[in-house]
Order: sequence, then structure tokens, then C-alpha cells
Amino acid sequence: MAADTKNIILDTAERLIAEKGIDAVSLRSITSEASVNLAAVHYHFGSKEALVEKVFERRVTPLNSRRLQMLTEAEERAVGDQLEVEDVLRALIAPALRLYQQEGCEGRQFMQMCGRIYSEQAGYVQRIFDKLFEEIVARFFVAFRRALPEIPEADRAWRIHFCVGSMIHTMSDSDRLKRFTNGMCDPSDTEATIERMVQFCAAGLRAEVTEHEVAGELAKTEVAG
Amino acid sequence: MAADTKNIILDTAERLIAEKGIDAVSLRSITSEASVNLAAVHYHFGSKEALVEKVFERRVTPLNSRRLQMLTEAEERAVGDQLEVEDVLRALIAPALRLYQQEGCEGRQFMQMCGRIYSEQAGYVQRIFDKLFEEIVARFFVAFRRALPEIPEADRAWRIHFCVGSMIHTMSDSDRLKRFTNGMCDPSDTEATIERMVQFCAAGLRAEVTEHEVAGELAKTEVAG
DNA sequence: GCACAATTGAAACAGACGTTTGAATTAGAT
DNA sequence: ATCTAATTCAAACGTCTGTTTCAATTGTGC
Repeated sequence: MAADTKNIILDTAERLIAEKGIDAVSLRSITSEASVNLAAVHYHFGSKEALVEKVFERRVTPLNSRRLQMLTEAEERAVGDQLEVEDVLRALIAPALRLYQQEGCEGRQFMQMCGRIYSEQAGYVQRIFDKLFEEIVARFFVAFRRALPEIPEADRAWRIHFCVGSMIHTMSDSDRLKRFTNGMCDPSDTEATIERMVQFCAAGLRAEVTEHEVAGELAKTEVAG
Repeated sequence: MAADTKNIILDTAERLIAEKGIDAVSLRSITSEASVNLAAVHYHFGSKEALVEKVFERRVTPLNSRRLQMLTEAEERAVGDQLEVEDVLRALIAPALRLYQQEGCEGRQFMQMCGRIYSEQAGYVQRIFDKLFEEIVARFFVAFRRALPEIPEADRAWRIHFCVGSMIHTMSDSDRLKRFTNGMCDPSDTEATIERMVQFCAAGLRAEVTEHEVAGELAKTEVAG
């Protein structure tokens, strides 16, 4: 049946891309692993690029839906009250890290892939991701502004950037941490990892903003502390 | 002269790899850009893999030397006294981010490349990086333990992991932040970025460790705070 | 059972890749 | 000037890539 072939290709492509990266996976390795004909890829998807897009879309869309849902719930819980940074962070982080132990090991592989691919150089991958995450970024920036109104705009943006970095690195590379700490840090304990990260990021986001001097040829700035 | 050809290849390879990634850059694109013969790569380096290794080694070795130097200075300043987290973080972060405005735009490109390549999938790239950063990781883990003795071992390791994630993401992808904030966050203001990051990471590292319940089938842990 | 569309199949396409070869050229020492 | 070693050069090697083609097969409505 048609749907089967299509899904088998998607599943196999996802697994192989997660293991080796987009460039290192050929259509032939996908189709032979999936036991389908090479031409099936172009029949069902049109091109390798389109296949890759579908692979990501299939996972990222529900992931981001869950994020928005958690964020909306947190916002509704906080009407007239203060929106807690921890809740915003949890909405951003938890759905992603929970992929780790979802649906066999596919979710985990996809999570690692996402982290790795996020800063991919290839132009069309950038485009795919920018499109998939546009809404998320905008919504969370607003939420963080509401949760941290006392932090200057630029500092808050930078700190969100740092948080995203921690998240991506944890998604893609926490196995290396486990290896390096001889198993002491175990990324498979998902909920604990989430809470550790929420703690870390919340403290970083809330840190007191101390003025710093501007480097280089610019004059020292004198700003009230 | 021999040295010239070799260095021209290294420079060109670095620039192109930084722009497009290792896999996307062919030896032919490197040699034609550098106006040298294709076979020169194999004559001077032996293989593409060996060339890539030299490209990284040439930059990473002095970068890590500077890190160790700054760390040693901080440690010596703190004999008999407390080692400040901020100083350890600065030793880790500053030499890397300062590549941004070093030596034309080459340093910047290399910095971005490093961040991107760090979580590369290809086996030999992993090996190159593990080797280049082995000493650094060990030394900084010790330093952070000294600066943060009150943080439990596992939490500290996780938090260092988060810091590294922030750093790598900032190295590779802060241009996207600038684009997204309409220029409000400017990564070219290197020293300010360093201080922002030091602030963020220091607060995250120092955050109070609140016990969290272990998820899944494991029983709740009861640990003294 | 027939016709028609949807799907699969095997084979080939042109182009790019890393690597190798062996002759031509250049540089340095005697 | 001559010999020798280092370096450069053009050309080809075999292999892999994404894509296309067209015949064979399968499923579906009548």
C-alpha cells in the first residue's frame, strides 16, 4: 500500500539521519534499509530535500504544539498573577527532552538529531527550521518578557539565547556528558534533567544585571548600577 | 615555496569549511579557490581527513593554551582564597568569543565553525575534537569543583554541561539572534557578550540545589539538602 | 473481466567526489 | 652547469550521489 511505503521511508530516513546526519545518508542507504525501491523516494516526496523537510515536520509540529499548549496553560494559570519563569522554561524544555524516552528509541534519536541539525550550515535546512520555529520563538519571547519585566530587553534576549543553547546542547550531546562522568550524569532520567535545566536557566535569567564596560575603542560607559 | 602552498590550502579550507561545513566542501572547491593543484592536498596532507584535522589543530591549540593560561592565573590569584566562578568562566569563554573580532574575519568564521562542528556526527571529527579538548575538560572540571565545592558533584557536572551549551550556541549561532532582535543583540560587542554570558552562567552554576523527584519507576529519593 | 490509474521495479543518466599516477617543472647543493 | 630531491601539473581511476526514464506490476471502480 502507498501509505506504508511512504511511512517506512520516513521512519528509516529519520533513523539514519539521526545516526549519521543528513549529508552522510544517501537515498540508496535509506531505500535499501527500508526495502523499497530507490525511485519510491522521488515518487512519494519529489526530492531528497522534500523528504528531509517531511521528516522534521512530522516530529516538530506536534512537539511545538505541546510547547504552546503548556505555555498557554501556564499563562492562564497566572492571569492577574505573576507568570513564573520556571513555568515558561518548562513549557519550552520539557516537551523536547521528553522525546528522549518516547516511542522506543526513535524519539531519542530524533531529539539528538534536532539538536545537531539546528545549527546546520546547508541553506535549505536553515529555511526548514526557521519556518518550523518562527511561531514558537515569537510566543516565548513575549512570555519571557511578561515573566521577567525587570530585565532589560537586550539582556533578556541574550539570556533566552543562552537557555536555548543549553537545551540544544543537552538534546544533542548529553551522552558525551554521561560518558565523561562515568555514568554519574544520566540523561535517561528525563524529568530530573528537565528540572536541573529549569533551575539553571531560571537562575541565569533572573541574575542581577550588572553593568559592564564596553570593550575595544569605545569609551567606558558610566551607568548607574 | 612549499610552506606557502600548504598555508594557502589551510587558510582556504578553513574559510570554506566555516562557511559551508566539512561535508559540503570538496577538495576541488578548496584547491580551485586557492589556485593550487588538486593533488597538492594529498601531497602536503595525505588526505582530506588529515587536512581537516590540521585546520582545527592550528586554531584550537593556541585557543586552549590561552584558556589554560587564564585559568592558571586565576588559580594563582586565589591561593588560600576562594576561586571565583566568574574567573573560571571567563577563562573558558573569553578566549573563544574573542576570536570573533580577531585577524580580519577569519577568527570569527573559525569560531562559528567550531560551534557548528562540535556536535558533528562523523566519527573522525568526534575523534579530532575529543583529543583536542581532553585536557581542557579535565582541568576545568577540577577548577569548577574548587570554585563551587558546595554544589553536589552531579549537579555541578550538569551545570557545566549547560554552560558549554550556551557557549557553543553563542559561538555558532548568535548571528541568528541579532537578526531576530533586529540588531538589538550585537555579537560583535565581544566583551559585553562575554560578561553577559559569565553573569548568566555564574548565576546558573550557583543556583540553590532544590531536590527534585526522580521520574519513572524509580522511587523518590530523600536526600539531605 | 476490463480499463484505468496508482504504484513499484530495474536500469541508466550525468555529475561530483576523494584518491592515485606518472610526467613536467622547480629549487638547492655540489 | 649538473645532479638530486621537492614540488607541481594534467589526467584519469573507481565509486558514489540525486535524479530520470520507462516498462512491469498492482490496486480500484465499473
